[in-house]
Amino acid sequence: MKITTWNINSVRLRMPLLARFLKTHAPDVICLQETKCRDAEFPSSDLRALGYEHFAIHGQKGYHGVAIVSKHPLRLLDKRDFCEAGHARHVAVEIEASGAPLALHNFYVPAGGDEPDEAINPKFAHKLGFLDEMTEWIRRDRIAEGRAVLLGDLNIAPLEHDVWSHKALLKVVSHTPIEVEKLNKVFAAGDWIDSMRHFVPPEEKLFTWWSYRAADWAASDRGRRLDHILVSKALGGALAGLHVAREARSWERPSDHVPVTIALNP
DNA sequence: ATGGTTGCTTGGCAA
Repeated sequence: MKITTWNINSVRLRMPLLARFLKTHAPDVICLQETKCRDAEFPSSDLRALGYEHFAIHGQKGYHGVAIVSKHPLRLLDKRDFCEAGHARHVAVEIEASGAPLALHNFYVPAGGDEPDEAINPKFAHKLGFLDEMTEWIRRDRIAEGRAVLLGDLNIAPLEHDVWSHKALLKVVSHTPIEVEKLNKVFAAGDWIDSMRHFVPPEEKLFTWWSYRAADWAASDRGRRLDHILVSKALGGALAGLHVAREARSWERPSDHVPVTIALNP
């Protein structure tokens, strides 16, 4: 069972790239963020033609938007509006995986704006509040009990080697100590396994995002690991592989994020 | 220290 997360940055614009990825890697399920379209505008028929016939879509016009696209039947579990902001940033399903149901939570955590100060930047306050609410919800609703996966664009790079320069990014939104602390609380609330770091040691650089603003993203390689796949303890023994599709960053008109895939054993 | 790009839309936001 292969599960992918990808911040696609407009699913309509990027449909040819999505098709290319699905044909090459053929995950069972792909979780998208920043689809940037209403549910009725989602390219379902293109995806059906590729063998992905099952959908859970939580979209909105122009901004945000998440979706789960699958070869296998899905049962919609939830579309939560964290912080009651009216943003489409979460969708959850149950899916049959290796003979037993698995809960899959797809997140697009707020980016948080430019200024890492709650007092003057409401977007940063929203990001921190969103993370607090995630922590509380994981505990209260026992989200990580049993077979569960929490993934998506969490917009935080928690480890030193999740960014190109720890020192240079300490005051840059996505890597500030307060954000890292809040994300670590999300991790601890479910006792989640960081599946990417299960396969790649923490002293090794690991990125999933490179800014559009770099003159040559590959040469400078100033990336960050903003996308994550967390699995519950019950799935720890099933972790079988990781693939970060770095090549997708060099495709024509790419997303600034690349697909991340984990494989789970039967 | 600053500015750099992209997407959704055509005026600036959000990232």
